[in-house]
Amino acid sequence: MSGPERRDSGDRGKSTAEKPRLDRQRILEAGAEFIEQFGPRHLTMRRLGTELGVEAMSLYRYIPSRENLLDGIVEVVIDELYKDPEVYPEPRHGWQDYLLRLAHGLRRLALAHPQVFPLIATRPTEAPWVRPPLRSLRWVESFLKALTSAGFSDQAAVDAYRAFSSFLLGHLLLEVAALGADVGPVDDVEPRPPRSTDLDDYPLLQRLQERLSEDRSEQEFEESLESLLDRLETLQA
Amino acid sequence: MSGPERRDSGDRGKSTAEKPRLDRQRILEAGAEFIEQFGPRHLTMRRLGTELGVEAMSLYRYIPSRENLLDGIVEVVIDELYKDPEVYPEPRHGWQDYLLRLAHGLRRLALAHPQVFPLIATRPTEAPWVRPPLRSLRWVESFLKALTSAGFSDQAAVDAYRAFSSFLLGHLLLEVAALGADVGPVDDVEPRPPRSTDLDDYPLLQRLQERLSEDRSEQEFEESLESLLDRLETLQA
DNA sequence: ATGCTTAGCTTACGTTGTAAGCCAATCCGA
DNA sequence: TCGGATTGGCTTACAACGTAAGCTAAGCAT
Repeated sequence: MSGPERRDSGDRGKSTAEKPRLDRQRILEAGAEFIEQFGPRHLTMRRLGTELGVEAMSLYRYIPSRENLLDGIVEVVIDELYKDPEVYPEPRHGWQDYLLRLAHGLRRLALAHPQVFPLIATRPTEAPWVRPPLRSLRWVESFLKALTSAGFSDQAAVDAYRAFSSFLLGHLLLEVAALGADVGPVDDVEPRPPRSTDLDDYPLLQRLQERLSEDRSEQEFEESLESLLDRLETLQA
Repeated sequence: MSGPERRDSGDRGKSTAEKPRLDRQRILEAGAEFIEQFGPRHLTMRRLGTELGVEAMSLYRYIPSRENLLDGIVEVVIDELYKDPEVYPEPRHGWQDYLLRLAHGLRRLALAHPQVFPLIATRPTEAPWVRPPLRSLRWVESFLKALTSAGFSDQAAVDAYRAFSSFLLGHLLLEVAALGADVGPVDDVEPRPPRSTDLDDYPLLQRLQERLSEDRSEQEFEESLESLLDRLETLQA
């Protein structure tokens, strides 16, 4: 601990100008990965630092605060929606097809990132009228364009956006929570011991416990989605 | 700061054996109130202590940890549902009436406690198959009983419970978030400056911004609820 | 050589949750 | 009446957190 050498500097030889080891994107990606592994509660600046082979304070050159870090992580993850080839940013086969693809894309996203999704769902958005989980301006614009140009009135398009948002939020949040994700973003929590609850006073729960534990997310999602689309149809011009 | 007097002890005279100043219930209620005022993020053991005129560590005689404190607060708040005279724990005028009352009761609860509701929505439940926001065993039992005795099959009742849960969760979470509640329980956040977003690239958002900012929660809630009940009707025997 | 910029490190501070132990007041059986 | 046990809140202490401030080595342009 006394020698003058600053770091063993990894690569041998001269020092092939290996550019900044850190940049915002790398940090955000590492953060997303970390959260996916350990849950948002365990993401601390120091731990993320060591994950990246760096001291905590080094992160602050690229990221102004932990809050901003979480925002960035959320952004990085939802941006994946653009890379999903099944989801078109513009409708191609009618608005129903567009909404179906969008919904399924978001569901894939949620299932691929169960620990990050609660953050997507619960972090403040960049404007009060932007609602999770479709929380990027680009997608909201895209959504509204799809509907209005399909004959929805302005009001109907807005209503549809809200109905769509709350449907997805409710369904996906519960679905990832059932996967055991830490759903409490600010204050999230450990998996929680199953606590062999005393069901003696609850005969129906006892009888239905097995059914209640079954996973029918897929069907439920499809059915609710279809029913929502049916309902939205009545809003059309 | 040297005198031997331990506390100015409030009340004059002897000290009318004013029993424990603290008890679990009192702490939980103070916690709920505190959160409603300042948001969950700002609830710390020390602050809650001073709020109660007591040192932080004193709380630990009644509450094992902060996590447990939050759980307790959630419990206290949802228990208010029992005090709502509009909501009957047993159906009285058919299952539709029961579900309507339940839904409206939960909505009133959410609107009365916008800062606590995100906790209700996102904190782990006591069994994996118990879903927020209807997260007490008693209510789940009551719900299932109402439906099965109205002719729903076991499976249909369970499906209904889930559909009902995700509907309420999505709607109410977005509604309280729009009220400016800290929706991030684990990591929640300051109100966030509206950030005068550049909408130059988003013509529709620009045109619809006013409509998007309008509050139509009431109607949306009613419409979605009705549509859900219509859908559930098809599940009946 | 000189000085500026870059990128990560060191140190330090105030705040957090909570473990451990202290101590006054009360209660209880003798 | 007493003297231990119990109760209920306090004090102290610690490790971990987010982050402000400043440092320093390396690379750059002059």
